[in-house]
Amino acid sequence: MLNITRKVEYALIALRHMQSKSDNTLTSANEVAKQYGVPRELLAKTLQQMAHHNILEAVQGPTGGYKIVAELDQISLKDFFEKLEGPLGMMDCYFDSDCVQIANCNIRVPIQRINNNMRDMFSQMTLQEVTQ
Amino acid sequence: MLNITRKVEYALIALRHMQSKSDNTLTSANEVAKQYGVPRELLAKTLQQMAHHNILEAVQGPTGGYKIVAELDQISLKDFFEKLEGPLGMMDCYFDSDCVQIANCNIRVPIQRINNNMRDMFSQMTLQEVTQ
DNA sequence: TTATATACGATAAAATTAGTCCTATTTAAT
DNA sequence: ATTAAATAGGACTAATTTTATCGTATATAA
Ligand code: FES
Ligand code: FES
Repeated sequence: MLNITRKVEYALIALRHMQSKSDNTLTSANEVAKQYGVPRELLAKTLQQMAHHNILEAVQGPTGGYKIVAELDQISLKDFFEKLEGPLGMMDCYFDSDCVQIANCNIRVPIQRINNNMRDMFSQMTLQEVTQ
Repeated sequence: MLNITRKVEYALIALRHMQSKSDNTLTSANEVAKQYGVPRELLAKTLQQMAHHNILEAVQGPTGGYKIVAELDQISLKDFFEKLEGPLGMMDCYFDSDCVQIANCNIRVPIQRINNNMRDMFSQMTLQEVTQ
């Protein structure tokens, strides 16, 4: 319960790996996949997603790869999670709200309270703290 | 991401419902299932589980049901979640530790840090705060 | 021209979660 | 005694979500 997804896990592995290298060197999906025993395709998609969100920059062609371009201490863990996995919450009733139970539901407000606590917590942690 | 399970959701609905009633009245699974449009069987199992953990007391036979016997302000949300769903963590590597990647994994420590923050947060919230 | 990389949509497989079914037992009410 | 309504709990099925793979296109260095 309350697990992070593989996608986030692979993203963190890759970021951490990149941070341990010099700033201008590129890291390919292959390199990370091989070194950490992670599925290449899925990792690649995740890297692409991070590039799309301007956390990484992608360079195509052979000798290509990715490098970190964002200031990781400016990105909250909450934002990071949401970039990769969408809205962060313990229940979905508050985002799409097509929940049919919403009329006679007695826990919407209390759960929202937990939610806010959790979002606050992840808002206060930065990506840098995790990958450094 | 980081969603709670239906089981926990149903448990909270039931607890909240019970708290709105006088202390000695019993609440049956049927009553809650009907009122909140929740699957009876699954709810029943959840109530049984809470009874097993001495949060509720069960009374058998017709006119039977459940009532709250624990001090809800003495039960942390962390304990509650773990009673219902088992160990609370963003990755399982830290509990069973049969993870084959553990040798060349570069995010075990950082994730554990996030984990601790999350566990701390849920340790500080009580069930009472949520169901009151 | 070739090889190796990113890009990305589509699909398949696996795992988890959610829900149902069935039978047994308890016990109040008739 | 019998019935009906409740808990108890194992086994199973269905649904959903997550995870992984496949296939094809494009970019580009060698
Ligand atoms: S279950 Fe959707 S609002 Fe409570
Ligand atoms: S993936 Fe299991 S220890 Fe990192």
